[in-house]
Amino acid sequence: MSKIKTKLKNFIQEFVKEKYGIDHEPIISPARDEKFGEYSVTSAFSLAKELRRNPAEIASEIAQAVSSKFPFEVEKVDIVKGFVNIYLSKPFFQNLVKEALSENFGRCNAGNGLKVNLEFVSANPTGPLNVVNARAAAVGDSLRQIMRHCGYDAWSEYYVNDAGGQIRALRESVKWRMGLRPDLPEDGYAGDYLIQYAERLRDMGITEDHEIERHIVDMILNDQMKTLERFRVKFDVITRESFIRKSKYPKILEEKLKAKNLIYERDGAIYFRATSLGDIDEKDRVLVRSNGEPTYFYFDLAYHIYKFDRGFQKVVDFWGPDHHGYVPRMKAGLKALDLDDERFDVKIIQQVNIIKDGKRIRMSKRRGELFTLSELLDEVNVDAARFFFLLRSYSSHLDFDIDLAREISVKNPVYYVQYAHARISSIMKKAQEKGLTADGADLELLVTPEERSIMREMLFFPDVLEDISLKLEPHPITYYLTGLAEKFHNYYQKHTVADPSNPELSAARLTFVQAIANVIKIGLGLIGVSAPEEM
RNA sequence: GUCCCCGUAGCUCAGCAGGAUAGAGCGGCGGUUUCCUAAACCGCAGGUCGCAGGUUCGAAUCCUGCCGGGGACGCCA
Repeated sequence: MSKIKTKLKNFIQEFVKEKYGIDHEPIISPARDEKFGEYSVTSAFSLAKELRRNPAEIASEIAQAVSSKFPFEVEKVDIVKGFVNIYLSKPFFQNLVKEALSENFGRCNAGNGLKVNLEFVSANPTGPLNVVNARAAAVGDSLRQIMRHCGYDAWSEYYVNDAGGQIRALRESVKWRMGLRPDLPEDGYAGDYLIQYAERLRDMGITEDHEIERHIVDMILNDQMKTLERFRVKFDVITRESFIRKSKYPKILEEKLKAKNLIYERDGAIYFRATSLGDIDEKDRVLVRSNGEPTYFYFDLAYHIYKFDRGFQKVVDFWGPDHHGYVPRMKAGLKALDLDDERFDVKIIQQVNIIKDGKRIRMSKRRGELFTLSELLDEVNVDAARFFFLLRSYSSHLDFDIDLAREISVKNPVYYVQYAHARISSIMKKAQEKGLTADGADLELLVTPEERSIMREMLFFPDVLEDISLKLEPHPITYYLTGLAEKFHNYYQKHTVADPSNPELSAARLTFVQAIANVIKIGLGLIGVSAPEEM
């Protein structure tokens, strides 16, 4: 949150407490229109009810208090129909432009160092990454960076399910591709991608089951990581299920559940008594099958104990749409371990439909029908793909039209934003050629409505980032950047920045556009998109 | 049957921690360049926010029901 917004909020809260004796959380939002100033406060409405007084009177009292408290920052405070509208001052904005020149612009301590674990992608090591994985990667990685910018200690984590039935199925499938068995097993993976791995395994002379398993998983995981790197996504931590299985955590889990009387045996299997938790709509789930083999759920719970054991105060999992039915189970399990919603959260990344040649492709790894992340990156550049995935909320289904993506080069709004940055770089270069410099700029010369409007937009940058961290939804940043770029393009059209006949004004404007470029660069950087000097 | 997501402009979607006149991109129509990048800018047209109730000073936003579309519901992972 911007410093001024924090100050305003804290002050109003204290003021209300002192004056009216009411605990009240003020809602301070960007004014919907420039003519209403920068920030609007709606406190008068809610207080009017409690105090049984006219909202206009209360608004006026708040307004007066605010304007006398912040003589430097606040130019005036207006009251319109009960809204308290705060207009910030010129000196304040001049100061803001200076701050916006720093690479730390937008940083704040909203997260207060909270240690957060973000687990995303976590694709099974049974094949290449698909487009939902790509979406999750774009979302998770951007969140990690934005949250760090907002003072969270955010870590990204990738979980590798390198054990269990699916790995057996993978091994048997690759053996079929190696010619070591006559047919593809029923639950096998039919995708062509296994052919190249089979060849490599054959060349390595590997035939033993255990060795095949180990190598195929490593090869696929390695390729996944390479693709993710190409997508500019790196993980802080990679955890393997096989590690969890061998660790102390399954035992710890068992003991904890036993101590709470939350497990029982039926038909030779061991169940988790989810129904006893009451408020979660969930049935009892198997932890250990009657054949003695623990379920995925069992190790997943153990894995989450491990996460919290590493000191994370909040753990967020981003899962694909096929896992949504699994959410209540995990929530119930973690609640049983006293880890409720405040500390453990699951977000579902909704499906991505690939449209190719005008029709939808149904994707199934097992059937071998895929559209992979690396194929996507062969067709669309990384900047465009990263930006594209953040153009809409991940909670909504996304139609990704490959044919459109191919020709998206000019239409994709990412270029619109990048172009603003490139244009500014060009201005700076040209200015230098003309002997103009930003040195010793007098920012008081920035008086046009367009300049004011852009400064106002800069003001909201930290607010947008904080909101993203809070809601764990990164897509508003693309809308923010597009809006800022739009305002710049408009400004560019109307006003000359580098004008040799007016070096003083040019210095001020050069400083100003540099600040704009910097905000764009920071914003794009946070979502893994480059800010080119030229286009 | 139970659960999840979606329904806002011709199309794809923002907005949904309730606030003031509902926005963007694309598409359509019409303009702008001897001038710092036209990958740009400006203007116009286009909406009963799926429907019906409810809560509220105030509802696209919250609640209930219904309709329509997509998806998930294993001793798979």
